[in-house]
Amino acid sequence: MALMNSETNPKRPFSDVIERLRSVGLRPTRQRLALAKLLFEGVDRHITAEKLHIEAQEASIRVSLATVYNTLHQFTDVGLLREIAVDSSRSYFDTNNSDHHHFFFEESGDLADIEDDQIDVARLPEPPAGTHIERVDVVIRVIEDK
Amino acid sequence: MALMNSETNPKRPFSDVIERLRSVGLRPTRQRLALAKLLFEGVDRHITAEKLHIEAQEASIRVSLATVYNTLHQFTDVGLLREIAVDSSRSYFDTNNSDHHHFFFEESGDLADIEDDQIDVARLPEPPAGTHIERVDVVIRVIEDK
DNA sequence: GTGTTTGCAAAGTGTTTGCAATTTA
DNA sequence: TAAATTGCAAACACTTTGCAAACAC
Repeated sequence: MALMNSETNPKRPFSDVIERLRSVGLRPTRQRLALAKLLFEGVDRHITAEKLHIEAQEASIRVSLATVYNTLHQFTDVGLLREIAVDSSRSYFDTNNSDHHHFFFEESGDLADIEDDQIDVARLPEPPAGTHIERVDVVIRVIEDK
Repeated sequence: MALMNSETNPKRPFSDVIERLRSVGLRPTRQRLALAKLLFEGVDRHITAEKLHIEAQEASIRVSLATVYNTLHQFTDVGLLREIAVDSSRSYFDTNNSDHHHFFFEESGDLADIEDDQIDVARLPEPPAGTHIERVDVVIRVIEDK
């Protein structure tokens, strides 16, 4: 069965995903394992709950949309994912949680990473009294040439 | 009547608001005038449709929520407002459409301006082929010290 | 066995839309 | 009076929730 094939990506065998979930205090259930495999195997990605749900169904993984939402939030809470705000109508989740920024394609709604060393954000202002900086997000909004 | 008092802010008398709307091709209706006054008189602000609707009601301005949404989008289309994406569950509109960035207070959902000269965003990466940069948004997310 | 997780359907929230009535030019 | 605008209620898209059944340890 597809679910038991842990050798697709030799860098992250099945047992690693189990360990990864365990280490953040999440039980490695069938649904969480399958979603983690979709999310973390292969290249970094930017995805919405709806899209991940469709991908799961295409991969014959039975999981409800509610569980996809719950799982995305749980993964975000424990730092496996990062939520990105670019579009007020949808939540995007990013499997790359290193320091980086984004191109946002207004027309398609797609995102692309900008590695941290490709941009300089310098001379940050002091955060308002009583607060501290949690994160700095740079979004470069691009549109297609006409 | 409150609506006819154009002298609250001497810098933008009533007739200016009318002209401002006309010049962007929007008929100066009662609703648009009243919302424009709430939005553009006084200091720059960051507001959601829901909040503006409540403000309007508090000011005894009869306007439906649908019209508030329509008006905010029309004002955005003609460049009187800018939409800011910081929270995937709500749309924020900014009456300051000069070049600037934002602090976002995660807990309260409030926004504060960061003037353009208070931050350096340098060495922007090339936009992907076939696209051009429409805007660069920097959001500094802050949380309260514990 | 005990506590956790899941799926479902229902409810919730923010937003948009269709259309008749009203207003503007 | 012709065209634009409004308000209402219904529809919508996305997301969360309550709770019984299924599962993990």
